[in-house]
Amino acid sequence: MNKEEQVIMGFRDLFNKMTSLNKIKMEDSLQGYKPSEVHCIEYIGRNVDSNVTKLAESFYMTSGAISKLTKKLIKKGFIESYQKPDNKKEIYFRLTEQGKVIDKVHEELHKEFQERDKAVFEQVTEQQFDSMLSFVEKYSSHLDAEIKKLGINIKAE
Amino acid sequence: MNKEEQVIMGFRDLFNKMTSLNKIKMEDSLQGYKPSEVHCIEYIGRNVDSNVTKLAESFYMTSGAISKLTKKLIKKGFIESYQKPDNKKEIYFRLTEQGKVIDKVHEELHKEFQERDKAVFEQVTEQQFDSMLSFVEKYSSHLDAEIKKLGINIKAE
DNA sequence: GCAATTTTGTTTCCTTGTCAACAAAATAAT
DNA sequence: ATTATTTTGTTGACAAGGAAACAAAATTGC
Repeated sequence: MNKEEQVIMGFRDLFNKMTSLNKIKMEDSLQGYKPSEVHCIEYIGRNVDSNVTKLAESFYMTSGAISKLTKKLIKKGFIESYQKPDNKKEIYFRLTEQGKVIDKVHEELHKEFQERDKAVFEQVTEQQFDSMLSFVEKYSSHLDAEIKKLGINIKAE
Repeated sequence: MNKEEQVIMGFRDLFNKMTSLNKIKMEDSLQGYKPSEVHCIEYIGRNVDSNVTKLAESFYMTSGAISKLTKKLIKKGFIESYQKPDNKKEIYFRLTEQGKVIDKVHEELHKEFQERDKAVFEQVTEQQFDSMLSFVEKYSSHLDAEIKKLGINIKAE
């Protein structure tokens, strides 16, 4: 296995591991709240005028899935929808007071995770951070270009 | 947002992006074969004596899910199960000839992805590779330790 | 201004995965 | 040896997400 593969598979495995561990911790602290729900609440809390489309793009999920998820969150009273006077199509979301509480708890948990992993990051130098970040950025924009190409390809076929 | 978060979220977004792009390409080349199926075939092709338990651990999935997945792959004729003379409980999997074909096509596709992303990796120095790999390794074993702790915690409660 | 196209969101059907209960074999404890 | 525990795998009920068909509003093109 070459280094390219090692890096990719290494990070993939790392994230799978982290996700499954954090999920357990999360379900412990935020009992009854699913990771996807909390993730959605977090996004809406941080981005004004969130809507189904933006959430779907950000989460790499279909709008159908987000539509159902937000509907459930409204029913549970964590978010509420609103519209703008000049647009009768787009539907935006904001957190309710109850939603803000969840967001707060989640934020605390997030800090706890950072604290837990602090030791690992302390060993990383400034240069290493910057080189990883530049790698991610380059790779990400490379993929963006590929996705764009594909979009054109699809239409061409 | 601090650098820790930037790295984590950057990589997470990168992988989501890569996964969704590769999924589209994969469904194009390996029409009718789902990523999870191909992933499973790949693992069985690379690991002798694969069984439900090992697959579940490697994929961070439940054994129930793997049990159903492998059952489906057997039905489709891509893998077959076998047992060892001295153990009537464990069930192992190997690829059928048809499965090996899929594995081959997948491997080609994998190379195509590597070719596609070569430009990004060419800009990465040997030192950067090593520092990323050592980061992954440290983080991963740190999480392993945390998971182990949790196992003890669960039993203690 | 009006028809055609695009955007935005919802709903239905289907697949995939989790959870929990279970069975059977292997291993450990006594 | 035989009983208890653990390991391994399966199944059924259920929940989450994707795909496609759809509706309604917004935008574009003429």
